[in-house]
Amino acid sequence: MHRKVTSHDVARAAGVSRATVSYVLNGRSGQSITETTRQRVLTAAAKLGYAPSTAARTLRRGQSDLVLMLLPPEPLGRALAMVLDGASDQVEQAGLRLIAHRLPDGGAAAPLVRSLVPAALILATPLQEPDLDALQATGVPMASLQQDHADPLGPDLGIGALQVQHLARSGHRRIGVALPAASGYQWRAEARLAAIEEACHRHGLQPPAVERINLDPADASGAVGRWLFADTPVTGVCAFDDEYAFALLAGLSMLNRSAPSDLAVIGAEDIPLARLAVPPLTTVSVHARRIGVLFAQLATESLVEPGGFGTVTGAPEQNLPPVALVRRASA
Amino acid sequence: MHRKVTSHDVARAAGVSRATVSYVLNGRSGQSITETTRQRVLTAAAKLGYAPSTAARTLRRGQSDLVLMLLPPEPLGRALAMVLDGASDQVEQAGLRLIAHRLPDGGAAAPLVRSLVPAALILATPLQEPDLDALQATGVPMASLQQDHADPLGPDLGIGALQVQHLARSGHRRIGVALPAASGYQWRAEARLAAIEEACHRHGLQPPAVERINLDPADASGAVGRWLFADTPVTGVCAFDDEYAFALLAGLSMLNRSAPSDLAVIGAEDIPLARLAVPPLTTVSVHARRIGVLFAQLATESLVEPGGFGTVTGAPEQNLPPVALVRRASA
DNA sequence: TTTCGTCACTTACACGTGTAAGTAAAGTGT
DNA sequence: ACACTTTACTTACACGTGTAAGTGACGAAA
Repeated sequence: MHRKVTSHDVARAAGVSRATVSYVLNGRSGQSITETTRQRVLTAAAKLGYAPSTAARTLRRGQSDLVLMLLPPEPLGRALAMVLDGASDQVEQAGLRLIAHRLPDGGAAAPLVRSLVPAALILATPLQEPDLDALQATGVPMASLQQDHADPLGPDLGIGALQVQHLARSGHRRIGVALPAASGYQWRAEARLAAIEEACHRHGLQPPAVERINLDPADASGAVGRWLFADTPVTGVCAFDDEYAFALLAGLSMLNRSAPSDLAVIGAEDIPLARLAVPPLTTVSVHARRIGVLFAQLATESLVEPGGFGTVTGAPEQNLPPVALVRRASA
Repeated sequence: MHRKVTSHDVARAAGVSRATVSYVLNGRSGQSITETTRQRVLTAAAKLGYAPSTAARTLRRGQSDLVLMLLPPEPLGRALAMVLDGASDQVEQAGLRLIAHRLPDGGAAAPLVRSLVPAALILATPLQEPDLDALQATGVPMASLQQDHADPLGPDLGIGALQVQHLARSGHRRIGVALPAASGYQWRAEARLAAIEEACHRHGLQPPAVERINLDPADASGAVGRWLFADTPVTGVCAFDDEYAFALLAGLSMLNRSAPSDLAVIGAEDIPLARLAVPPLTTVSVHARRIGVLFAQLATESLVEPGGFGTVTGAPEQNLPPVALVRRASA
């Protein structure tokens, strides 16, 4: 309908210059503006429904006020959705805006970043080395769910370690791992497996017996059979996911066995359904929202000026562990 | 590190003017460019890793190449995540980019849209009337998950109708509805309820018996008890969700009853776990990806020039119903 | 040879914003 | 009364792009 309303329109309506409008709306200190004209500008802007063009602002500043979160091509799980949620809140609180973009399958992230020039970057998906280097070269601050050096926030978030610890303390000496056979989750699956193998080694256990299955009772019962009748039988299993844990429970009941007596099963994620399983699922809960908040803090801390408008005031969530054991009945 | 590389840099490297670069890279017909200089520009751009600034391009064009999908403040369910997935693919295929933004709780969408000026808008969240009007005034084409006039794509997507139809055809005369007590899902819950009430009326059934529960076995068993011992006992129940269906199954087993003999239970969404339930869950599957594709088509059809680069070539998915009954054992 | 059109470009402007530098008037110190 | 600072603004430029309008060279028609 009506043309777009620019700061020029506001200036005309308020009877001042465009620069004055900009000074008022951006609250520049160091500039002196009378209270009366300030009010005139403010009311004019409100009446006209003025919203500054991000494009122009970004062009001028050389950097947008968007924080870009890159999602993996695979469908979003609940956990990742929650991460998005928490990050969104945190970013909002810092006066920025979070937008999410699902990276296409073989797609490179660098061109998008170079053209959007976001204020910060949250990587929730693994990238190839060259693409990652290209990203780093853009100078945009970023936090990555992929990094493996930061201790508590490795790609596995410490889930595998907690699963093994619980099983080991419960007396299990040989443990199994159920990973998805589907190709979409491979990088997370590999990260989990590495963490579990490392934890087994640390607890002085044999290497785990790995099975790759689909979310299917028959598939799962096959895996369960191989575990139970192995030379060194498996007595406790780490599932990739609560969903895969459900599959294992179904597989057990197909063989007329049940958890935890025949096979202890521990899941991951603590989905709402976990407490409704029979038996209720022991699992590792992931405070995905908190992780999202954390990563948003990490990504944006470098650009929020100390004491400025968007400074984080609440308690730093840094030290709270993002995962926790939830003891129920299945392990 | 290095400064941002602009079209000016490319021009200098290729030994031509900036305009030529623009003509080459945007493939303007009507301009004559020698093949040799064309190649020189192309290689220069590739070597420098040139990516045009969206900000500047948007400013110039008056409209960005982003399609904005607005998400509800409540946590994303799996279905919505899938919608995002499908929409993302479709938008990508049209040569645009999809970005998602979670709308803050009381937040207005209009300012964001006015400042981003996306090419199109996909509303996956309900908005207040004034905000909606403000959006419409921006002139950005949009598709809405909220609209209730488009027949197959009402806010309920036809789920409620399918649930009731199945129960009615199985001979159930009094049906119940299990809705979430949590406040986050209210608008979807109300839409479902309205659809179910309408369907009951159409099938000549009594109004349904509504129970609002949490994802808790005890809560669910209470509801089940009230249904079974009502003056006119309920024999079949529509659950809001497969998760709530799981809760009802758990509630039944707490009372030593089971589906479908004591109470038929039908879910919605067909989550992967649905087939792992005992008994396997009869449910209404939602082709969320397809819905996403559909909405992306709806939102972008007006701006893709016919025969142009991003024209949709595949079969129109318009007429495929987005939901389908999945017959298993629980109803 | 002159005129005219086509080719292959280049020059110049606009998009809307943030901010450094400039300016006229009013106030302050001696 | 004069110089000098402060106040309250305004003027002017840059950010990187797309594109209409302009330009010189070259070939063909008259």
